[in-house]
Amino acid sequence: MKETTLKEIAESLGISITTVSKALKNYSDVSDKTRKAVIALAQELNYTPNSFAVNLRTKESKTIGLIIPELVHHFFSSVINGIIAEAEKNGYLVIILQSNESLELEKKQVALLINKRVDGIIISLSNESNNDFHIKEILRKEIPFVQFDKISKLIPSSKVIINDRKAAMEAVQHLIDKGCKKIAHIRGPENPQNAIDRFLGYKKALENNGICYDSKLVYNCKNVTFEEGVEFAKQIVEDHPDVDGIFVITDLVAVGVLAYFNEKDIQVPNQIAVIGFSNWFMSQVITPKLSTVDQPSYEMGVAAFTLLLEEMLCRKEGKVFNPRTIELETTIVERNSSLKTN
Amino acid sequence: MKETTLKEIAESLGISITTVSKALKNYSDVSDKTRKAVIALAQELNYTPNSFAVNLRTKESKTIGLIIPELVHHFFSSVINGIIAEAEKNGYLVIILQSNESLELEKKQVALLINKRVDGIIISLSNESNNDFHIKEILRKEIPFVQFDKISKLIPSSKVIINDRKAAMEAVQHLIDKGCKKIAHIRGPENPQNAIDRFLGYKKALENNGICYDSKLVYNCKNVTFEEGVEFAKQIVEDHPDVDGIFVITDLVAVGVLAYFNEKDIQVPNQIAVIGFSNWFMSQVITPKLSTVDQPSYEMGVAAFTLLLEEMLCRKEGKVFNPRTIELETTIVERNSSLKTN
DNA sequence: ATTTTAATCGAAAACGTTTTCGATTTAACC
DNA sequence: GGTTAAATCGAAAACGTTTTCGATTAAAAT
Repeated sequence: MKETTLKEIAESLGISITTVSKALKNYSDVSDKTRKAVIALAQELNYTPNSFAVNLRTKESKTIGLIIPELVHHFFSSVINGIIAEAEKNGYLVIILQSNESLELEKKQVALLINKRVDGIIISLSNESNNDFHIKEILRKEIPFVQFDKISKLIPSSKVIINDRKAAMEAVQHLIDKGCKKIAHIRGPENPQNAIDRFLGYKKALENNGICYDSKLVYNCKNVTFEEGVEFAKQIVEDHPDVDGIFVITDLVAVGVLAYFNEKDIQVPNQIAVIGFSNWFMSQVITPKLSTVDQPSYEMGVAAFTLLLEEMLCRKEGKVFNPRTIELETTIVERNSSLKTN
Repeated sequence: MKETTLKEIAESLGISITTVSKALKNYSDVSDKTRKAVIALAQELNYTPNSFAVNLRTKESKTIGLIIPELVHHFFSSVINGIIAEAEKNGYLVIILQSNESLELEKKQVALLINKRVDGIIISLSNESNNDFHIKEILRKEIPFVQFDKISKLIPSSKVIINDRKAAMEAVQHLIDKGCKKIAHIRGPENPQNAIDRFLGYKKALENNGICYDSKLVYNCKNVTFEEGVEFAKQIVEDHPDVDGIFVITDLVAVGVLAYFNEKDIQVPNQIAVIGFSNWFMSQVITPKLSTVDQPSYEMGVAAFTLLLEEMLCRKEGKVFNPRTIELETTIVERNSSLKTN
């Protein structure tokens, strides 16, 4: 199981290790004859450079780290897809870790990646996370770093985001356009920026249309689950029988809402219209089909790696890097759950 | 951005690099006094071993590779979840690659992982893949290797599987128990073992119940998509109006079937009962709720890493390794789509 | 014939760790 | 005091590559 090394090729050809190395890397100071001989023998012996040695010597591993709150999730797995595809295209491999929305785990994992000396880190923050020590450590060490989706504005790094506020505003405007007069909002947890922004978009849309904001119409998810959707749907119809539209933080929860309404024979969209967020695959196969906001998840992944690569190349040349933010466009997907006919 | 090295600690303390290294790794031949001094200084300087150097020296990277056909997929993302959780618990990181069901890509990715010198490889084969050269190369190099889910029986390696044949048989038996007399099967592509086994289970169940097998009742998916489910549902009711049950290769396709039946107001389960396979999250939120076969995906991930670790430890001691197969239990999940009331 | 230039090569250092093995010191024993 | 044993240390090799810089040779120019 011995792997071929430069040394073996060199000895076999009666030349030095240096020359072999240079021949294989197209240095100009090696003659055509020896270059060809080296390449031929290398091929014959199935030589591949020992990446451990290359890493040590070049101080880079062509590997990046990715930390996400949750893996089994249509949105995140799509982003991952974009990241690893773009990374592979550029000769990078991706190590994936899952924080499970735990700040403690996230900290450990950042430490893990730093110790592994990955060339860069992409992260979508867990809910409780912020500009904490572990993140500061990444910046201090000047490890190329980009945030996506669940970001903190306090952290000076490249970011890939959507305009959650604007998208939410459009979603609620869509409900209003379809005739909703009293719109509830099932929002996400306190902390994450996107939950805050979507909530602000909801408020702004109401304001734009002269509808009074009523904090009683806003329900807070803790864990953003299907079950919470069911539970809040129940509460909403009990607390406010005249609510005729709901804007939900994300499709998973919205599907819970629809499930409850289906069970109780509450008519969607005519009695209550529903719009979600994220455009999960699931949204188009349930009954009624769920209106939602489409987030270009794969493209977010591609953009995230692109920004990371920018920083990696820049740092390599020893230049200072100026973080950049890419904001991707969202679109309202109109489906049955919001198309009132009365 | 200079990282602390053993050398710096050694010089700072006026001792040798050797002793510093030993002190940090609890060798017995270093006095308590120097050990404490070393540890204290290491902590102060925030020393972490350079993993590139460690890799080179120890010839292992504590990193494994994982190749799957598709990432954005409830089943696979759950397995990944299990793998990276178990790996992390044992001090390993996971590089994930996606073959997109392309044999060519799969070959490239295996080569990538071999070149990266990962400590082991876990794979779920793409459809066209088999005991090809790239797989033989893994075995030849004695790189620890386990297959899961989409395996090839021809490849002598550890495996994590379910008994697809038995599970399919039980699923079809379930339909028969609920009163189905004429059962169609939407199967997967020709090649993959699990598509074959599920088909065989279907046949066996018919045989067990004295029902004649009719090859016209079997429909072949090419890409295993939602759209194929819609299409085959249409074909089935057109070709065989008296079919009263369908066993579908996987939930995604079954959901397509249900979508078509919903649209055409064909009563599920009373006119046609449907059972899927995999127990996607989606299956419990659609209407009607989809009966299915539950595959313990997370546990498959854990088992896959466990087997890989077994082989890694065994190889490290230079012993011969005997591959092991873990077969996990499946369970029939009875939901509305198969509970006939007539 | 001498000098300059270009072409081709290789010695050696460096990356940072781990581990073997021998050296030195100290303590223990008779 | 002499021998043995135990405790503590460090020199050095090794892992396999990359890159700098100087050496050598051959060709070209004077």
